[in-house]
Amino acid sequence: MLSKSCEYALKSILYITKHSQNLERVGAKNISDELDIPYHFAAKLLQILAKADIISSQKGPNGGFYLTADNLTHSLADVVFAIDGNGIFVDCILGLKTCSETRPCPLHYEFIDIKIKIAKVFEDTTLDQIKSKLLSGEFYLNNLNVSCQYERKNK
Amino acid sequence: MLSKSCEYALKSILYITKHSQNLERVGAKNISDELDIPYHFAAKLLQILAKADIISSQKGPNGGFYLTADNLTHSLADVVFAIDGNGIFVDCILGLKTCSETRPCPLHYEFIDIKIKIAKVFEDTTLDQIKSKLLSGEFYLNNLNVSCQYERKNK
DNA sequence: AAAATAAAAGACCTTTATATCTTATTGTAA
DNA sequence: TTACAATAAGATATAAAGGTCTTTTATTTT
Repeated sequence: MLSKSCEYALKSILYITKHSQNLERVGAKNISDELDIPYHFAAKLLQILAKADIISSQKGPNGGFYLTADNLTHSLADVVFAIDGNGIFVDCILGLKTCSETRPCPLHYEFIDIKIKIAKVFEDTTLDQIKSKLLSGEFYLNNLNVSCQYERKNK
Repeated sequence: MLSKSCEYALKSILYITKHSQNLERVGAKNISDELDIPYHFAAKLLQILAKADIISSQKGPNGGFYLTADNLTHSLADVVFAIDGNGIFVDCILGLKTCSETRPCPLHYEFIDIKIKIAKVFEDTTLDQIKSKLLSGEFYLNNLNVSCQYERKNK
């Protein structure tokens, strides 16, 4: 559905959103540890999001990633678009380049609805909206029991 | 959304369905040419579908792939499952292994609906049902103008 | 019935894309 | 001026996609 990059980017930005009280900063290391994302992979994705002005960053001691009031107006669709492009919203389910209303594949009309619905979820969800949801404690961004698996942690 | 393998497998079986009049046989070469799928890739996928009893095959001269009355009762979900597994129907959009009703991710409830709808389309579409749709000539399985692109053809 | 042939089945290899890791640089705050 | 943390380029590993070749099986044809 989404690439691993995009899953990681969404989880990362949601984690930052959850910790975005009065411009608090979150380090890539912190995100990587908490969400079980390879450190340098997370760092690269956060760079892309920062360059696209979807999140803000600050170098140096006590630096990290954070969200301004403006950043909080972005939707999750902006994140998906920055990492994976618009393929998930528009591509033919059978991968046909020239599939369209005038030359539809046998599943074209069935999937128009589904793709619109997927786009709607991402577009209608702004970071600001999702913030309280995250602070309620009823929703989770990581797997249960990760510490019980004897996996090597990145430095 | 779907892997390339799965896209190819679906297009292939739909092509066979379209040509499944009185047990007519279609060769892998034919499928590969018509749908622009690498020959040996198509052959491999057709093998998997034949082993799973989703399609039928016949070796030797005038052999090829075809559909019995029983084969025609299969749904597209059977094809997706045989090639990609059930991930598209059940996996968490953020890739969380332990995402569930009791430990939902922030997008869990939004995507339950979407995943059910996707499953419904594939499960509700049997080959038998889609056959007349394909024979109507209003739906297409390949791209327009492929012959205009100067691409190398497989032998 | 035997030989020739057509087409699927299967093992294995190469290429390409995605994901992950290494190392170095730059900017900022204390 | 030192330590911290983002930025950046590039290398390596892993997985997906695509390709080559051989074997098996069944149907023709002689």
